[in-house]
Amino acid sequence: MARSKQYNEEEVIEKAMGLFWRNGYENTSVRMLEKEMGINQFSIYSSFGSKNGVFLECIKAYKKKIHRITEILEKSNNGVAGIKQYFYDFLEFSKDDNGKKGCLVTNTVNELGEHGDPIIMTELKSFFNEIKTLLANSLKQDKNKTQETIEKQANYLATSMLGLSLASKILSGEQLEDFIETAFINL
Amino acid sequence: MARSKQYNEEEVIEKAMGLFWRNGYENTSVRMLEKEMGINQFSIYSSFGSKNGVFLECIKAYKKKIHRITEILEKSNNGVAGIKQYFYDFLEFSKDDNGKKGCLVTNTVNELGEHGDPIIMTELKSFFNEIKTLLANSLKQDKNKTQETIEKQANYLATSMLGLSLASKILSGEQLEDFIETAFINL
DNA sequence: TCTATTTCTAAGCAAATGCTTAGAAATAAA
DNA sequence: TTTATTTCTAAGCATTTGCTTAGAAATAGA
Repeated sequence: MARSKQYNEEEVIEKAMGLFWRNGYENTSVRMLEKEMGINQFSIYSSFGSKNGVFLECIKAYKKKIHRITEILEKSNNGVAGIKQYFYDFLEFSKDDNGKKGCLVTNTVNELGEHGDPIIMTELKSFFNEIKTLLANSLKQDKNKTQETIEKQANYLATSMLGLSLASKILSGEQLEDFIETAFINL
Repeated sequence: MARSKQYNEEEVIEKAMGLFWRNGYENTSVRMLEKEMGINQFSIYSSFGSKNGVFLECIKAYKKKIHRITEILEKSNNGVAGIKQYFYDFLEFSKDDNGKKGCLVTNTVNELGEHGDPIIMTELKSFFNEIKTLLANSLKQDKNKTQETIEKQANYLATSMLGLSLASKILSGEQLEDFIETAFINL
């Protein structure tokens, strides 16, 4: 028995996510969020509690968004080739209109480090581990690899993804291709 | 014919560098710089002009500081082995008392991206290119490599360094070793 | 010792930050 | 239509931000 919200929470979070993705956490103010999300501060706080709350929802939305490409990796059954495809898929995924956004999770880990809100940091680290597990599962498809090799190569690939994410913000497409092609020579 | 400064500019920049390194640019306030550098805001502004000015000096100081390990790579004549040593040297270099600082330049590129002060961004990119050139020069010591291979592998190694820098902030020593050992199988 | 010049302390500035709130506007149910 | 309840607008809160400044303290040269 009352007025209903004039905005869709999922939609405004999608917009907020873009802003955080481009600018980082600290460089995104609540005033900027207001404009981008198209709603008043009151609505932001009543729906999400705090700037941190908005960000947490953005991380969740990001996970859903990137599921489009992690899903492909998850379903692939051609081992290392599937992982390589994931690296290329990520590059396409991280491209903005002006390019160069990297990965929201990686960006945030780098920005906030250990100083960030514990709940957010936990969410970020769990994402990283999910990806690493995904990489390990694809590696396991090669029955010649020992468990030890899989663990080592998963650490290698996970770290390489961090590098790719950061590099995607500053290097050319050609340079990024050099990286991927060389990175997969010996797996 | 006047009073002389009660602080050494090099010394206070060294302290400021540590703060920026740990916290990032935006998460370091002038008040925090005051405390860490042990001098008043007036002194900060009269010596360095602005927060940006302090940071620029910190980048320069960082370049000098890291010269300790880039010098080793520069003087090495055992090709890829020297580069691998550089990767390990970097890990030791980036370790704080509590570990996990990464690379000041990489951290800043990631944080500020294209939004950062142009002078600073230029300085950061020039550093990245210097490292890449250094890597390429070491690769050239292997006379079997073509110019094309060298360019590809330099891009590969430079991107791997970005990954290592970021990973050093969140992964264990063992995992980082996995990365390095696997990364150099490809060369 | 005197004085011109600099450095220092500490208070203060406007603007921006995250967040709150009073009251107007809207609307589902009675 | 009335009313209870919610959402909305817009002003305002204390705090922090980068930076400035007035005046006290120090000191090198006369």
